[in-house]
Amino acid sequence: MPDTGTKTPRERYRTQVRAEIKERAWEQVASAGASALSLNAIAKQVGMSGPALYRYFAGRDELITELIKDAYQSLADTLRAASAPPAVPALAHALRRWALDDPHRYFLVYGTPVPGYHAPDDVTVIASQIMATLLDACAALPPVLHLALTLWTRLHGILSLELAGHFNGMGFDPALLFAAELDDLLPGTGLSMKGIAHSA
Amino acid sequence: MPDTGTKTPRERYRTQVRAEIKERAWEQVASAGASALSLNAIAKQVGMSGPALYRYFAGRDELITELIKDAYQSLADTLRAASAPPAVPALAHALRRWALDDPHRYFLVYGTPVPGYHAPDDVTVIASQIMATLLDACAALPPVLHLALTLWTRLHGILSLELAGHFNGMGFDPALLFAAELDDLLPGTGLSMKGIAHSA
DNA sequence: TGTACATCAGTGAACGCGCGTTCACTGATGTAC
DNA sequence: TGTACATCAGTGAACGCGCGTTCACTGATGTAC
Repeated sequence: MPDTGTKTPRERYRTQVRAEIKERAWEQVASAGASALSLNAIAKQVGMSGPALYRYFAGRDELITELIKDAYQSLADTLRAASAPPAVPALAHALRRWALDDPHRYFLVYGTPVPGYHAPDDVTVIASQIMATLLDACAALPPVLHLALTLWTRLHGILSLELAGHFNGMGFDPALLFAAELDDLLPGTGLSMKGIAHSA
Repeated sequence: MPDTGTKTPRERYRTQVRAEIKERAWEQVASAGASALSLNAIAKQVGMSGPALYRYFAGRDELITELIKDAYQSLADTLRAASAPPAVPALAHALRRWALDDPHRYFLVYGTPVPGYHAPDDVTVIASQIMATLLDACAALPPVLHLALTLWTRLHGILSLELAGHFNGMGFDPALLFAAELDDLLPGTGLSMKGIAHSA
């Protein structure tokens, strides 16, 4: 009967290995996308052989689900932290920073949906948390819902095209486009410049 | 020495089979995405066995490249046709219609980039044709480049989120959001309503 | 403290699968005389 | 018109690959007395 609060050495080891597996999984996602994620390859990197992973994850699907959930949660936390107190420009630049930090992680959340994959309920819950943060940030400016939605779609439009490389060779700085959209949404507040300074 | 203009029966047959292969390939892309495209499965659907496909395509990569090129070309043609004479709302609604008609085709062009895949030059050429059409449509309204870019990113933002199902269960019509963005970009022209009527 | 047992992380072999691709070959279609 | 040859679409077997996953097993770590 172990102390529920204290962790046994085995439990600590377990969570540590689990974390390392996920870390290697992220590296694979970052370099080749989620669909190329291979259990055997991960196992090799972690230094153990294939079947051992099944001590830590029920299978490939559970691992991917875990990554997606982590990505959502990370985004939700990042936005909430950046937007406390609620502030649209800070939120927007936190979003951009988060996207640029790891493009594949962004695509895991907002990219082309994986065929045949259905998000579990947890993810839906977190997704609405993100939306709630968005709404909070826009709360000062009516009509709230429409503004929040517009903010979301406009920023995503730029980010997804930027991350996918569709602006390459077009001779302009995507950051300026991003800033211009923010300015357009919040005319005259001057807040967007503050946001840019933040991200520099 | 065959007439260069007239096609021999064999040539006609060849192009016909090639077309059918591509058709089946599109069905696969539409149902499971590009990364799930399988030569053997296509061959089975066409009614011949795997290796036979190599009479028509050098390999899987060439087939995918062909599909991507076709998608780009189809979009370029659609936009050019819709925007003659140049008109932003018509172009926008043609884009939306084209996207909704076949979401996976849209994702093939603007979705998460396929890891390790590099677009051939042809595609880059067509991509700039699309951009040119966009610029034409915006030509009447300075500053042209910025408006065209903004149009592009805003519409893509809505479309990609809509197609990926991120608006599901949020209780509003994406078409209205789309129309609102158009209205915002072209204030007071009243043209966007015309565009909506077009797409209805 | 030491001994007996239970737990569980990790291994290695194996299964079945579908993939892209090659190769030697058959058989039908087209061409030349 | 018929005969001899060339072209080429399509087949079936095979190769090698890596995948996810299962299974019986070893060996170390932890627990109970």
